[in-house]
Amino acid sequence: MLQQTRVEAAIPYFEKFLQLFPTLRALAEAEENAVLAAWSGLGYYSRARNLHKAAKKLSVEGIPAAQDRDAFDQLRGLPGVGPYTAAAVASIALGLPHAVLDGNVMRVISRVAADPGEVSAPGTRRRFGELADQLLDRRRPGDFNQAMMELGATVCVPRSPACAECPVSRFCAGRAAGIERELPVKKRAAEVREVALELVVLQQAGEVFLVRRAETESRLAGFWELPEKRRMAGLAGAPQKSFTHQIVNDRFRVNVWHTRRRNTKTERIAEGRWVPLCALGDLPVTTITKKALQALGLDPPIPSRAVGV
DNA sequence: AAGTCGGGGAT
DNA sequence: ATCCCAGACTT
Repeated sequence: MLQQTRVEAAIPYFEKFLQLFPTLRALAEAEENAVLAAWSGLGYYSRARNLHKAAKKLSVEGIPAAQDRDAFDQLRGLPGVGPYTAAAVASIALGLPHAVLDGNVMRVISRVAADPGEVSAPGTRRRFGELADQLLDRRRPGDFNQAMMELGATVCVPRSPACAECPVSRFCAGRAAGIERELPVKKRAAEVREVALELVVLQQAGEVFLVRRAETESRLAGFWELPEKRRMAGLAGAPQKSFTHQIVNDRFRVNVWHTRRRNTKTERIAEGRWVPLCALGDLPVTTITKKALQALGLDPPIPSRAVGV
C-alpha cells in the first residue's frame, strides 16, 4: 500500500484489510474481486492483484525467515515486491541489514552528499544505494530506514527543507554549499503534444451526453469520456489541462492546447469551431473508456467532425 | 530507457 | 496548476 502512496492515505485501508483478511490464509483464500473491492479508491490496482498473488504463493511456499540465507531474494521474488519493498520488509520485519531507497531517501542522500546525479540514472541509484548501505545502522536497520524516510517526509522536504530543524544538517554537504533546494536533480519530462480532439453528442434513452476523444500522445489517446461538469460550468474561464469547452448562447466549442508535463508551461495553439449545442442536461462527473461505453450499450457514434489542428 | 498505472495532499 | 508520494512492471 505504501508504494507511491502516502502513509496517511494508506492507514485506513490497512486497517480495513486486517479486518477483512486477518491472516495470510484468509487473504490467500479470498476472491480477487473481494481484494480489489477492499482496495477500491487507493489506485494502482495491480498492487492489489500482486498482493493477492503473493499471499497465495507464500501460503504454499512458506514465509521467509531471518535465518534464511536467501531471505531477501525470496521476498524479491514475490509479485509486486521490488527492491524497495524487499529491503523494507527484510529490515523492518526480519532485522536484516538492507537499506531502503525510495523517493524520500533519494532526496536526503542527494542533499547530504551534494550529489548532482540525475535520480533516474542507473549509476546514480547505485551510488545512492551504496551510500545508504554505508550509513545504515546495522544493529537497527529497520529503525534506521524508517528514520531516513521520516526525515525526508517531514524535514528534508522537496520545496523548502527545514534545515534549521534538521538533525543532520551539520553533515549535509548540500546545505553547506547552499544548493539543497536544487537537489535532487530530475530529468525533465518529454513534451506532450495534443494533435487533435474529436467531439460528439451522444443521445441515449432520452438523455444527452457530450462525449469526447482525445487524439494525443498522452495516455488519454483513443479513450472516450464524459466531460467533467466542472469544466462545462467553467465556460469562458481559464484553461484546464489540455482542452476546454466553451458554451456561449446555443453553441459550444472545444479549445485544444499544447501541454508540457513537469515544465509548468501550457501553450494555446488552436481554438475549435463553433458548433450547435444540444440540451446538455445534468452531466455526470465521471470518466469512462470506450470499452465501458460499449458494455453499457452506448456505442459511440461516428464523430461529427474533428476539431483542431 | 521510457511508458504505464491513480488518487490525494502540499505548495 | 504543478509536484510528489515509503515503486514495480512491461515494452
